[in-house]
Amino acid sequence: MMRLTPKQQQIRFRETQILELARPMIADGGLSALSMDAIAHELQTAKGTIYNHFPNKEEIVLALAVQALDLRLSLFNRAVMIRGGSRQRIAAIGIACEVYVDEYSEWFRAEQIIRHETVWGKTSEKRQEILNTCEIRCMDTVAGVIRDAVAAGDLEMSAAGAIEDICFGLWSLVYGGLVLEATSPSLADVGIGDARGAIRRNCNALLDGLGWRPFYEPAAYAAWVEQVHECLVTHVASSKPGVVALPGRADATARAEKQGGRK
Amino acid sequence: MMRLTPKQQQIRFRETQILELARPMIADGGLSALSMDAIAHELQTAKGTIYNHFPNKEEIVLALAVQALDLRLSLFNRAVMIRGGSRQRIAAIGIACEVYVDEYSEWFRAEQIIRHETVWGKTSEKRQEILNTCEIRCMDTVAGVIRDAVAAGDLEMSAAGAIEDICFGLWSLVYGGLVLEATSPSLADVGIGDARGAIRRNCNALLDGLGWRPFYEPAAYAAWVEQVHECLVTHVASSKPGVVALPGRADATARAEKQGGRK
DNA sequence: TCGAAAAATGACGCCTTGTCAATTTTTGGC
DNA sequence: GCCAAAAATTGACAAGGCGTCATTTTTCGA
Repeated sequence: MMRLTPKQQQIRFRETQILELARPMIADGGLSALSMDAIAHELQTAKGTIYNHFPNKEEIVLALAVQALDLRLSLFNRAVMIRGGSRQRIAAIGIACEVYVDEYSEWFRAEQIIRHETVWGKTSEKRQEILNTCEIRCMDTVAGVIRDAVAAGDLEMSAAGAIEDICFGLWSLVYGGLVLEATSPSLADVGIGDARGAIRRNCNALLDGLGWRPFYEPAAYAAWVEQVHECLVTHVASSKPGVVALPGRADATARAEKQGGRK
Repeated sequence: MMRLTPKQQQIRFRETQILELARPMIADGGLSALSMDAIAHELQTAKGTIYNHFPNKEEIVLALAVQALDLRLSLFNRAVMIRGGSRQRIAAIGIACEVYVDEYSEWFRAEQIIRHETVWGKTSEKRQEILNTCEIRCMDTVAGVIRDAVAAGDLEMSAAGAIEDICFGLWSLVYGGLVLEATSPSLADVGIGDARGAIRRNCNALLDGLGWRPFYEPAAYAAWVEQVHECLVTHVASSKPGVVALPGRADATARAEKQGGRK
């Protein structure tokens, strides 16, 4: 493998900087709050340079969404590694979703925004496929737990529907619940005080309804949530995403030089 | 109530025209595709006149979202009026959601878009409250069916959680599923061919898991879907929303029927 | 060291939204 | 029917954003 020249390192580093600057903009203002001019200004570079990295704003959102799915997948994989029965392992994935939304809320926003024909349609197929691959891998992780449950005899697949059906159901319930929690103007007004608790209880009811044993037991479940939550939050703290190491001091000098050399 | 002068009628009519023009724009391009200039041009008026009706683009989306919830509520109310057991009636609401998304997809988009802090934050409190009221009424319709089920002995409320919990669970599952169906780049790639069917099966599993009797029976359920679907589609065809008659007198009856509480 | 290739630049064209002073239309009292 | 006040309309304008591209600067391999 080729070593990176200083220039290439600089370019790579700038790419992470662009994404880091764009992330909060998108998170609290949507696509329209992502200003290419602002990023260029912040990075003390010309706008054209930013367009050298990403052909348009949408592509930046997609790049962030790919990061998002990577982070989620990492949490999923960690969650299913925790020792426990099949029912506990599927619950762990649900908890991973919660941790994901809480700890990586800015990435979650990017993931939501990329889900729009308008945005999606302006992005490159190349990166689209990367995202799809990530999504499939997330699904596969969930599907693996379901298959294990069937193999262990905790779940029968007769009338319940295909494995993908169950994945989709859990996905819908959790995703829908979290989106509603995050975006519904007045959940409290309609009587939902504890959205997270409601999502968890409903997930368990769904699993019960599918005949996934052992059935829901609040006390044992609460203890498991506690345990998994702690484990995952620790995992998050240790992985520190987005903070990419500086490419060494070469960058500082280059920057200082550039300051003087501007027209 | 005061009679409207011709001028006032003209203004009111223009308001419906603005919304009708805005609806498809928003539906297939999001907020950024809603062009005030285009609307003004299409209506052959000056842009300032449009701003006389709505202080900004976001307010137009909110107005459409209010229409959306009105339409949904109308479908919900129709659905629960169909004679049947509690389990059938709750299923009817689910079917109403499907019909809503299919028949009023443009409104559904507006409803999704208003769910963003950026958009919501720029709208007037007055209209926000109207929307909240509509949302609460929708929830109340669902909650009513649940209460009926408890009263009829089809459902026990012990460990299952509060009525609002169940509402929220169904809402999340259906909303999440429909949003994923509408916006997930490649559901087929992850193995979900029939999203609608998956949503239905999962809803039934959830209800089973809550202990809501009688339990899921595919054949009987399929027949019920057929029946309710037909009834609701007929209802949609007869109510012809969005096509507001010219401010003549013919409109009065339709409007009186549909308007529960505007102003 | 040199010349070709890669990267950076920033002014430019074209688009948007929302404002506001000036103008036209409507209304209501007589 | 008439007129003044109020309401509605108008469209030029300011502010700002995206994406382009001809030109300039930098990098890199031979």
